[in-house]
Amino acid sequence: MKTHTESEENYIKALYHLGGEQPVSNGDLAQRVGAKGSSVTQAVKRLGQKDLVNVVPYKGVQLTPKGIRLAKSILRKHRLWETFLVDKLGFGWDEVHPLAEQLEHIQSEELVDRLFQFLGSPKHDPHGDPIPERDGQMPPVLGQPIGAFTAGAEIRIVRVEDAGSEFFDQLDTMNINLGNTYEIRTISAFDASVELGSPTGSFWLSQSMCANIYAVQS
Amino acid sequence: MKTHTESEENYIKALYHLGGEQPVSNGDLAQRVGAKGSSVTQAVKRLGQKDLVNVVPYKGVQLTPKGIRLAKSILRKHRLWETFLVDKLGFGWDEVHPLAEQLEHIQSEELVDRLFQFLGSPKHDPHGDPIPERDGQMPPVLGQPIGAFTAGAEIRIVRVEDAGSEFFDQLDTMNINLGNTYEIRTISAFDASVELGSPTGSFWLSQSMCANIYAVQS
DNA sequence: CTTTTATTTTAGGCAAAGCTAAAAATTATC
DNA sequence: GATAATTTTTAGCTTTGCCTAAAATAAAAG
Repeated sequence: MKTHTESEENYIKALYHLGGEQPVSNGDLAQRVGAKGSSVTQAVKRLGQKDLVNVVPYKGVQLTPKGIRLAKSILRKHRLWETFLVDKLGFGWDEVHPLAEQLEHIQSEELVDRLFQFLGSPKHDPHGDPIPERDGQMPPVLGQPIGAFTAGAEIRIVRVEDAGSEFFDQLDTMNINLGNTYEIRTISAFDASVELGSPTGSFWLSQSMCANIYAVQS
Repeated sequence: MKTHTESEENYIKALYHLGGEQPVSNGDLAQRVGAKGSSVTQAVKRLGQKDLVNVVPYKGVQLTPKGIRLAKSILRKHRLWETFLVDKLGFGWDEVHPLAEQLEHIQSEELVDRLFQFLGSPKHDPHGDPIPERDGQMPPVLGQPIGAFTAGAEIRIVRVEDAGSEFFDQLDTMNINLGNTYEIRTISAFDASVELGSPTGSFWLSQSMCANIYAVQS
């Protein structure tokens, strides 16, 4: 089992995030990792030599199966650590991302396995995103955007998009958390905002909020 | 709050380990960090520019107050992570060192504080070594070597030296753990080995084992 | 189907961090 | 106190990983 630098792992992660198994352009990758195009050209050349990506000059970069395996293992670590930080240490879900970006580079299969167990073999992280299994399998991506339901439906929040800290702040001030259940009261035909009802009252969610909150019928 | 590279932190840690506040020779430092002398000369020059050490060429390197603060904060993280790994994840005390060496470089005051709380504000790590406080204060270094007691004493194991994996294996096979209590039955005048007694029987410990096991009267 | 614009790659630099081999300084020995 | 042995530093090279500026290629516009 080879070991990789943090920079390499960051490129792999970015590639997986941007394109999954599909090719990604130099520019997009540069933007994502926060480097200049020329640095990216070099970096992906190195990754190519390690058989983690296929590079077609001027065309794009694509993860190899080996690269995809690595990407998933990093994502697994990232999401397990986020779960740890929220569930065990009491961090807010808006605070954990930068910390998990450091922790995801810790190298130890054993540690990951034990952490996974310690956390109760979770399938989803504190945002509701699926945690890749040990073997690379992905648990289902949960829920549909709130706007996709019809008035009268009973729903349970199961996932939120990472739409920036202001979004998370808004969730916090509105006291919206994973697991909360609501009734869909109204869906505005004018601006696609939604009225949610709970035992304690009702409130309106803007279209942009709704687009980043996912739920299932309950 | 500035941020340091892992390499820098490793040098600081090594300096603290070898000399504490006292100066350390280039050679000793090189040995400890596993680099050549020439690399060390460069490295300490960099550290000097950051005001973490004072360098007197050909004479030695010494931590500054700032360097000592950093060293203690790294040690604090190291020992807290070791505690986490043993207490929460069930690692053996012989396995945790290399992992903690990775985890100790994670940068976040908040994380350290929360981890500390989560672990129940421990004063000592799984080996019984003191965990530096937030403000740099050091809890007491516990116990005396087993050979320092007199026959008849009731003792409790409170600390073990990190004397390599074979030592830890031996502790494991003899089922010796922190917190265990014994009676000192005999101290050999011939080879300084010691006979310990417990409710379930008695056994002998070699002089070298004793030298690395620390206890208090109980 | 050229020309302009945008993207990507090359070329050349820089800093961190390691190395080896040679020079300089210190310490030990006679 | 002069010489030998050890330690430390300098000098010069390597790799990773980033940068800027210039050249090359691809895409868009006329």
